[in-house]
Amino acid sequence: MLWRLMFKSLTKTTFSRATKSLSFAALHHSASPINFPKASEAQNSTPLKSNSFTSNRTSPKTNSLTPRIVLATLQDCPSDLVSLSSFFWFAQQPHYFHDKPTFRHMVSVVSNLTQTHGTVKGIIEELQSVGCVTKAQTLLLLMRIYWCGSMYDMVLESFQEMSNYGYTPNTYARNIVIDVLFKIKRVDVALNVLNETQSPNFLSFNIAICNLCWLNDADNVKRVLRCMLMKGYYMNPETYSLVLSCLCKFSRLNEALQLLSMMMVLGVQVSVNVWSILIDGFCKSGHIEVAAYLLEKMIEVGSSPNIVTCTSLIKGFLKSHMPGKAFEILGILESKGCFPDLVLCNVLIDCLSKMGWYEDAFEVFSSLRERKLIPDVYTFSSLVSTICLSKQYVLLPLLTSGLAVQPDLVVCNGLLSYFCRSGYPEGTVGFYNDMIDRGFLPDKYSFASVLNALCRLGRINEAVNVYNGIIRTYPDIDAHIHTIIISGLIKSGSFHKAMRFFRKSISENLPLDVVSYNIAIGGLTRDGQMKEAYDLFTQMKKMNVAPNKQTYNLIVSGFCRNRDVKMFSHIMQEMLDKNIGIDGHTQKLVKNLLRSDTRDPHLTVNLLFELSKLGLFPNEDQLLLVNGDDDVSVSADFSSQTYDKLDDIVSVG
DNA sequence: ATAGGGTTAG
Repeated sequence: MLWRLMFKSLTKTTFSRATKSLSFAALHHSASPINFPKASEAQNSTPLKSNSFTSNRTSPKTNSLTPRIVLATLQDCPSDLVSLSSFFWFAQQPHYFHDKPTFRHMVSVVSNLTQTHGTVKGIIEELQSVGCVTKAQTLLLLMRIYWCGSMYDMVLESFQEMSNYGYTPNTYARNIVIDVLFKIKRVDVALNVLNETQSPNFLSFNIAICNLCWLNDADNVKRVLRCMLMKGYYMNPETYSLVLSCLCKFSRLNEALQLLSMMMVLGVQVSVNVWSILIDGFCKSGHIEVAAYLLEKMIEVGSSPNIVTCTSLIKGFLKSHMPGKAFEILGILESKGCFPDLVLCNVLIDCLSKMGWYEDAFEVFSSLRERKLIPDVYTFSSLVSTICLSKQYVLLPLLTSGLAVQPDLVVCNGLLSYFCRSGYPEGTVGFYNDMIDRGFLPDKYSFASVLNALCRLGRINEAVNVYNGIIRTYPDIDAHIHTIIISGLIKSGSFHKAMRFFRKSISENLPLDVVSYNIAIGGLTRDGQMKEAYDLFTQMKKMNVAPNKQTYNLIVSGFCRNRDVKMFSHIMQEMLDKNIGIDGHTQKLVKNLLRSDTRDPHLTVNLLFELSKLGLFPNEDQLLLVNGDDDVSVSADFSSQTYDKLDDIVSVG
């Protein structure tokens, strides 16, 4: 109902009134702490008004301590210092361990204290002045608070203070330092600390392995793994999963397979989730055949694929244009009495629509109700994308009426793009402002849409201003954003400005990709500036941006239009070498040049000659047959018609 | 109960 309201009318006032009822507001409260009962309300409350708790007082009944009472008490402390010393006191109670929310609360307490007192030593002295005795445990807890708050320099400082106070940091403290050193990318130092740790435990290795996986440092992962095994720590199934998923995440699939072999050789039970991780890894990198092979192997060793395994495979087969296989797996799944869950339905909606099977995607969406599945943000985003791809924009309010999904940033981004694509860029700008008002932190997707909308509205200067603001604030923005501005400038007729902008982007080493270059090259070729276009083409290769089919076709058709047979032939040779075909538009241009009634018969002969040197042979139906892509094919011989045509042309010449 | 599988931009 909320969404129906939203799309009923899109005038500014109704729009914002409608979105207010979207309960966006609730979204911002979801992260706030729930109101816990205060310690004073709880039975056997722990008296903490004074800081004399280190003295011999009546021991409170600690079995009544619960994290929520502790947190409430800490939140209630009159000062940060009291809060911190209370936190230490609680930690000393037998069998009591602080939970994550409490640590998170202490992060703000301790960062205040750090601001006030400057150093860890300063805080310790302050604690001592109120009677809190410094122990190794105190410093370790401080380390853990800083660690929890990602205040890495302070973690290291606390660690240093441990030694200064004459304590020998235990393995736990060293593990934290190892993690922090990895997080600040001091890999060698981290590995040294690990090596010098007297009695490393399972976690020491686990932390190192996990971080190294994140840093894509598989060589060191192997080194640490070997070290771990030598120290007598056998990896547990979780560690195998961890390493495998890290390897798969970075597409190091051969190593993942090696690890699988190792597991099998060592007789480690290969769990369904390990198989799922591997299968998903191969699906994601497009090696569906290996994924299918793994599925066979898995079944062979007596493991049964579950819905997760199947979801990866179904997605993989659909993305590899093998719907038959995908539905086969879906059928097997259903025959086992296992029916699609929400994730699988979301995958189906997404994949089917990307294949152009919009009706089927909509049907999956409609089937959710009878499956008793409640659509979520993924469903919504996929559905918006389906509607955009199918260009059936009117369906959005129809399909989503009564759908009460709490929008997240991705949903909002989907809608931003929906407004623009459906021909309502004003909606994008309005919705964007509304999002910001409601506290959403826009990301690169949001920026992309709003810049695109401003360009389409002809508000190009505004777009450039917003763009400049974005790149000032977010230095690591990707190619999409730059491309939108370049394209916007070209489309608005500011061709030279666009080119200045593009060259400036190159000189500033901004991350331009093949699409950015294609937009610029397209602008230049349409303007007849083939020399400049070719320069950019050379430049992109120098910058290691591989030209794609579109780039080659832009260049080759540009030379064709400029009647530059030599360059045309040169590029065509390159395309043949790379097995890149020419598109319909280029074919048409070549066809025109090959017409016998051309005004320049010599050019035509030249072109035919060049084409024949390349092994390309025109015939009547399809004037150009090229080795390579689907829109062109190979011909081994000159057709007789070609000779006739050549005769015609020569005789005319 | 949990992992493992899902969405958005030029």
